[in-house]
Amino acid sequence: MTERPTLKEMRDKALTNPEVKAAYEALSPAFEMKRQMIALRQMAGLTQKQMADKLGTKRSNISRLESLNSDVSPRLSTIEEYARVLGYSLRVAFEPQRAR
Amino acid sequence: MTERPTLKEMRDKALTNPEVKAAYEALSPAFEMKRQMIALRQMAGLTQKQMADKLGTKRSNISRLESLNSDVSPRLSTIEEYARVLGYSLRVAFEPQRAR
DNA sequence: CAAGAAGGTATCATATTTGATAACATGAGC
DNA sequence: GCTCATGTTATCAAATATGATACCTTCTTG
Repeated sequence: MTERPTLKEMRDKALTNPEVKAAYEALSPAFEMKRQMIALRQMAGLTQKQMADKLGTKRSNISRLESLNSDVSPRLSTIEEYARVLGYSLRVAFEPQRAR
Repeated sequence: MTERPTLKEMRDKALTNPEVKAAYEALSPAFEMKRQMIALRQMAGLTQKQMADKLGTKRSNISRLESLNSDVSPRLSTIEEYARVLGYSLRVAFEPQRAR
C-alpha cells in the first residue's frame, strides 16, 4: 500500500530541517513569552545587569532566562518574579489548541 | 516618633492570620491557574488517574500539581504538557500589577 | 461491613533549574 | 588600540521539581 505522505509525515519531515524547526518553534508559547519578557524589560529601560540586581541574581542568569534557544523550562515562580519587579503580574490562559 | 501603622504594616500583620493569608493567596495568578487546570480536566471528564496515564506519570503527581496549597512552583513545560493533552495551548500574558 | 474508586499527602531517588563564576564576543566612546 | 558596558555561553554546586511508592481519608455501591 504505497500512499502519498500524510500531513503528519510532511510536518515531521519538515521539522528535521533546522531552519523550518526554528521557525516552527518561534511560534511556541514559550518563545512568545520570552519575547514579551525581553520587550518589557527594555521598555522599562533596564539592562540585564539592572534586572539581575532587582532580582538578587546575576547577569548570566537573566540571559539564560531570556534566551530563545535555551533548553531549560523555567519555573512559574521565576517568571512571576521577573514580571513582578517590572510591575506586572502573570495571567496564564488556556486556549483551544491551534490546528496543525 | 510613634506613628500609626502604615498600609504595608497592616498588610503584613494581616498576612500572619492564616485565614487572611489563604484568602490573599487565593487571588494569586498561580491559584487562578490551578483552578483553571482542574476545571479543564473535569470538563474533559477525566480523573486524576486518567490524566496521569495520558501524561505517563502517576496519580499522586497530578494531585500535587493541582494542589492549591502545594509549595512547589511547577515548570512552565509541566503546565504546557498538562494543557496539551487536554487539547489546549498556553498563553502567558503580563498585565500591569493590581493595586495593593 | 466490604471493596473499589477518587483524591490527598509524605517520602525518597532522580532530574532539572537556578545561582555564581569565568571566559568570550561585540559595539560604543575615548 | 584600549576600555567599559552589554550580552552570551559553559560549568559546577545548591536548590527545587518530578516520578514512584506507600498509606490515608472519604464516597459510593454492593
